[in-house]
Amino acid sequence: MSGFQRYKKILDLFSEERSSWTVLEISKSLKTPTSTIYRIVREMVTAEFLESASGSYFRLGPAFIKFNRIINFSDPLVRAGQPFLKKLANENPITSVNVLARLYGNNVMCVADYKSPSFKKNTSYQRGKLMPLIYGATSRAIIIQITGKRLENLINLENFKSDEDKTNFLKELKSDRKKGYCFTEGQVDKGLIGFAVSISNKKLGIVASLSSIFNLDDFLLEHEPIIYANLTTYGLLVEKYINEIFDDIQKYHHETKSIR
Amino acid sequence: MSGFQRYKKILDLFSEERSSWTVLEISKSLKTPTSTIYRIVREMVTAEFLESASGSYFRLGPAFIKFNRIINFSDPLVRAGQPFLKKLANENPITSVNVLARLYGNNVMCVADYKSPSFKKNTSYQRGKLMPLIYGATSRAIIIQITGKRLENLINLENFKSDEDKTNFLKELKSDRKKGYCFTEGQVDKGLIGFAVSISNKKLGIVASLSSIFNLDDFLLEHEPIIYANLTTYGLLVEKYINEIFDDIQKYHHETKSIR
DNA sequence: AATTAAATTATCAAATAATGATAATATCTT
DNA sequence: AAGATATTATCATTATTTGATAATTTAATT
Repeated sequence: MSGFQRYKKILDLFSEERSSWTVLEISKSLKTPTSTIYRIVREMVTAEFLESASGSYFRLGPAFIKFNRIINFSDPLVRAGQPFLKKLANENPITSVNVLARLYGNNVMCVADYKSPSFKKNTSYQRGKLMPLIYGATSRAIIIQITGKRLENLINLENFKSDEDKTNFLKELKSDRKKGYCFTEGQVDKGLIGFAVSISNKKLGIVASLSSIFNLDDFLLEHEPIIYANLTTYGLLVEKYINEIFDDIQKYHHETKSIR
Repeated sequence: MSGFQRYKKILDLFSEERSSWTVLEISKSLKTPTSTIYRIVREMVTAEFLESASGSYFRLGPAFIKFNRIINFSDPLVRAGQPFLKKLANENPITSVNVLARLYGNNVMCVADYKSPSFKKNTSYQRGKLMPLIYGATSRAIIIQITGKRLENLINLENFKSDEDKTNFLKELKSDRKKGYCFTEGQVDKGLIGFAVSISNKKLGIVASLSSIFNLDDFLLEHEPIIYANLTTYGLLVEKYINEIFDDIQKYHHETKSIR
């Protein structure tokens, strides 16, 4: 354990399911002496990346809230896409969850979401949530943008039930890439269906998707064209805004550079 | 520069105003050779705490979104308070911004906020935003909970305009502590007024506040009793829920411990 | 397509920091 | 107030970071 890994390994223990740990537990889990863990934890508490809770437990610290906010106000994808999610929800013919997602390591992460107030079910689509790479339209519209060696590497990390499943997946990937949009049914949450389009910006290295998730029970075939029309329109709008934001950033950096 | 500081110093460069940096810029700013910064930045990119953007710029990475989400779903204060903010907004007699805030290092940080849809002005009260310690009711209701040496240290870090200002502040602090609630006018944003009550939980180490912010123009004296009644009621409710969540956590840890 | 500039990675000896076993305090519990 | 648990301090040993420089890759320009 060295470098940033040393800290990351501790942070990675914290999850929604298990959000507080004692030094002893961390020590056992990482097979590292308590004296070492105490030292590292203390450092991270000072930096507000951890904070001490009651009963000698520690939990994630407020630094994450702070930096998350900065991302919210500055990340081009979030900035460009966030404001459209509500509009998309309002224009969809039935109640929906609308999601901006992007590639995060070997997974897909939701970076913004808007649920219509009338949408009842709890869904897996919430900001910050990691989604499986090979299931759901949200992820599909992202992975169709990846090709060659990179795609191969990503796919090889996944556990398909069978070789047939894998070939099927690759086949669907190919056809969806041609179509330019994706549809899946019940792959992430039972009873839900998803529609998605790709969002990308080469210069900014953005590989993302915009998707709408509906209750299967609400869905009628006649809704389909409207759903696709909405997604395509807003997808293009988001890409346009990303470009504008990119230009702003360029300009800003140019200015601050010439001042010096 | 050693330990976690090494990484933190780089992260601390990133702000809402300046959200992307090149290695060269970081290197100059921290007076550290580029080769060293390249190595550290690479580590943090691997860990997804930074990510490379276009034009050899780097920005904050998605790890913050992920951990922020975990906090959202697990932090007792956020979990307990978040759901009440909307209710509080709906029950307030005039349009409002409602905020949960807590002590963060030597500042106050907003950890959850809900703005009535009809509230027009942009305010400083947004989740993740650091607030000044000595201005605004939101902060006041927090700092009145602090006493003795700790208070002295915090106060000494602040720049008061004059010694008179300082004595006044301390006097107000004392009287607000007695009253149990706070009111300020235009201290953070011009044209806005704030009301706040304290939220605390000793066992969990929570030192926080619940506040409602209004447009001065909307405000009539007859609103005051309702505003205070709402804040007090919801403040107590939040504290009650924090306690319940605390008990849940206790129980959970007890179970997982006995399983082992 | 070739050339040049800029960005990024690799190398390695010297300097510095982390480790972990143990001892010393501090804090909480009963 | 005693006992248990949590946390900090110490320090010789071991391991890692540093930063100047060279090598390589990538992007920009001609």
